[in-house]
Amino acid sequence: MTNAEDISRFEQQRQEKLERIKEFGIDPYGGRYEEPESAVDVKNKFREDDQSLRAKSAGRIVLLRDIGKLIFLTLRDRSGTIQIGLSKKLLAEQWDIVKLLELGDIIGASGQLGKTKTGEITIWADDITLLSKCLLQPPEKFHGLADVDQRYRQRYVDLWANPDVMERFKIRSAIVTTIREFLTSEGFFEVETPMMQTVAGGAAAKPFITHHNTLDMDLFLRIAPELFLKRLLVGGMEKVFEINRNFRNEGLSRQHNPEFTMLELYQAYADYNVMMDLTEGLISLLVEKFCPDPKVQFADLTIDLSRPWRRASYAELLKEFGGCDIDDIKSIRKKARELEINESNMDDVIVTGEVFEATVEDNLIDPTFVIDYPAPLCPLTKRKKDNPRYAERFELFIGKMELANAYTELNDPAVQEENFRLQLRGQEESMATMDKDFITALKYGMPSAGGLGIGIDRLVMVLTGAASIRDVILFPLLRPARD
RNA sequence: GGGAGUGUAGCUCAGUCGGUAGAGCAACGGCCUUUUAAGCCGUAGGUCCUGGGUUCGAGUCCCAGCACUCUCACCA
Repeated sequence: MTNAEDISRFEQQRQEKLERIKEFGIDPYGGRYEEPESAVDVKNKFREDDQSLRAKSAGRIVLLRDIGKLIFLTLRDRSGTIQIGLSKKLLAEQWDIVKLLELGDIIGASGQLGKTKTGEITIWADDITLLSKCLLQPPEKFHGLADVDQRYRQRYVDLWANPDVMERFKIRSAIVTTIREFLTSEGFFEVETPMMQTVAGGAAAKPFITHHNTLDMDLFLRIAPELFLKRLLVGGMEKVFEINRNFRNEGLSRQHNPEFTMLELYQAYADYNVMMDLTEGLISLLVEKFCPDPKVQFADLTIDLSRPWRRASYAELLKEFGGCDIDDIKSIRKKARELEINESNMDDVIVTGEVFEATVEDNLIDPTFVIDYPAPLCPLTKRKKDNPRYAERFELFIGKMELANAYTELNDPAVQEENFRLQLRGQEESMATMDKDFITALKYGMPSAGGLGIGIDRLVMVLTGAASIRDVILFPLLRPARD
């Protein structure tokens, strides 16, 4: 790019136009342009009975129709598009410069607001300001940018070449804002906890490792904020939440990006039933606000997000879709062999988990709370009082994806320490270590609490019908492009 | 990491049986004061992802590599 030989013919042509613009004494990169109105506002203020109104817009030229002494531009800004009419009569003095405008340039235009013969609201410009010259050829106007790779690598082009992409990220932003407003109005307190941790806890996942030079120590990018947020429960923050990134050093897929955004919240004196109501209420609020129809299209699925959502126990679903009784380990192992799961070296509870994943999860299309997981799968969860083999935990599935995970938080330091020990057994080769300070915190006394985690990216996928997590993350991780 | 697919002009895509590379849009030149993916006439534009191989001859067939997509594995 920096090499003269590498500059394309198109870029050279545009560069030459830029030089000609400079010769007219015009700064091709503009500066402050005062108070442009949004395209939508301009269209809204148009009145058939008042042709004297003026309007002022700024944006990128996405379409250009040159009729000779008359040019129509379609300008795109944050709100939409507005047509600008440029006539030689009105712009006689600027006409040489007007003729140099091309697709992709960012301009400001002001003039009288009117309508064309065909009824398009148009700013008939009597003044044009070049605000930024576009030196590279924009994508094709009709099909937009379609190459998936390039769309992710050059999101800055994708966003204005494909309006539905912009729209999706606007909705994502509005979803996050709504979640914040909802939680804040419910009395939750927003915090930020460490992204760089000396012990990567709160989940079972491979962490990324980084290094602090001055302290000469390795640090982990967090895999979950859980253990820090619970420390805040100990500190007396009774309703607390964080919306932030987690990092997991694992494979990529349509549902997995190495960094992803998680909402985690904790509420003292609550339990997982309270979390279930909160989850259903919060997501339903978002559905109401952002989905025109509670029946949404997601990939090849139609999902009905209407309430109430099904609540079914782990054992019940295993029976329904796997055909196995959770207490009949022989039949579960038989089923595992049918599913070609190599069960011989697995613990009972692991085999059960595998069979559950293989038989149940693909059937969980409409929102389903899977409740009461086998306790050994839940080291941070309080067990059920009436049946300690199970833990007070649920996962919410929508569209075959795990969207949320919640439980009644374990607050007994002795049980927690024992669970950590069991979890670490046989994982000596992994990075996992005991978070002793967390045990210390629990010893000071943590109120019993409900805790909830919601994967924001996946939630946005469902609410906006995006089949891939890469479509809801502005800059998903890719290998670097070759030169 | 395994399997399948894709990679051709700036962009979106064709390219038959192996025989000198095609279209639309964009660009460049010309005409045009009410267009809507404006229109009409003309011009130019190619490392067919990269490197090998087979062949008289490869965009096309074979091998290897790279990137992306899907899928499986991994994944509380």
